[in-house]
Amino acid sequence: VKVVLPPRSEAELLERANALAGRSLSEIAADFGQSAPATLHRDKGFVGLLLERALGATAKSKDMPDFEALGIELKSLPVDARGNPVETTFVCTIALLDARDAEWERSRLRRKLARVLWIPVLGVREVPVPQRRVGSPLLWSPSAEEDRALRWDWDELMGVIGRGAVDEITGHMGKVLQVRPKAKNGAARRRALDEEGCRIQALPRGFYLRTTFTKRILSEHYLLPGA
DNA sequence: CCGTGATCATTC
DNA sequence: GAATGATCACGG
Repeated sequence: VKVVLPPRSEAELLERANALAGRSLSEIAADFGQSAPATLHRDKGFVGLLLERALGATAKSKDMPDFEALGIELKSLPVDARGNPVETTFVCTIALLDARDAEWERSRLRRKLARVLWIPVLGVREVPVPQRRVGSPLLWSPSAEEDRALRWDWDELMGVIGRGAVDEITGHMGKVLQVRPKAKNGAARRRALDEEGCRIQALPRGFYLRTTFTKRILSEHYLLPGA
């Protein structure tokens, strides 16, 4: 069974990621003595965790970049046959109690997105998981324009949370970002503040990137096959 | 409990 | 069909 150590450089990471392109999930899983599940119903994180293993990511579930030494975050991105993202992309959870004091420059969202290795993976339900193939990687940092767009939404959404109105937020808000539930289930609760500054229990939330945003990232950096 | 990895399933 | 809100598994 193969063991992949952390990459020592960006070049080495990209080399490994390029070597995955075109391979199926079952082939990659087999390298590690695993088999790909028939469905992701009970294994929603399977693709992301497999790519972490195949590329030597280190941070696991810590609040750190996946490749700690390189400061690079890994994101698998489910796409359709034309290369268009089919799901939003989870970025990070939101510390509801700290929203008032949070600053964009040092925000968790900005740190997470500072440098991302995107790996498109076929993510349509018609194709069995084991047969789904991995696409070409893209090492990305936000352009000045993208950074501004992210900041605009972050400021608005964190502003709402900071003034104690987290429960007024819906997935409709934000042009490139969304705030949506990120929880065990609808009954999960986390400490938050209401508009009077009193402690309340709120549904845990996370930031997600809209598919229109990730689609733009992909299309700006390489032409999509068949598109 | 809170973080990570996300996709599912119902609604629009 | 796309998007929002709900949900699943696992690590520390």
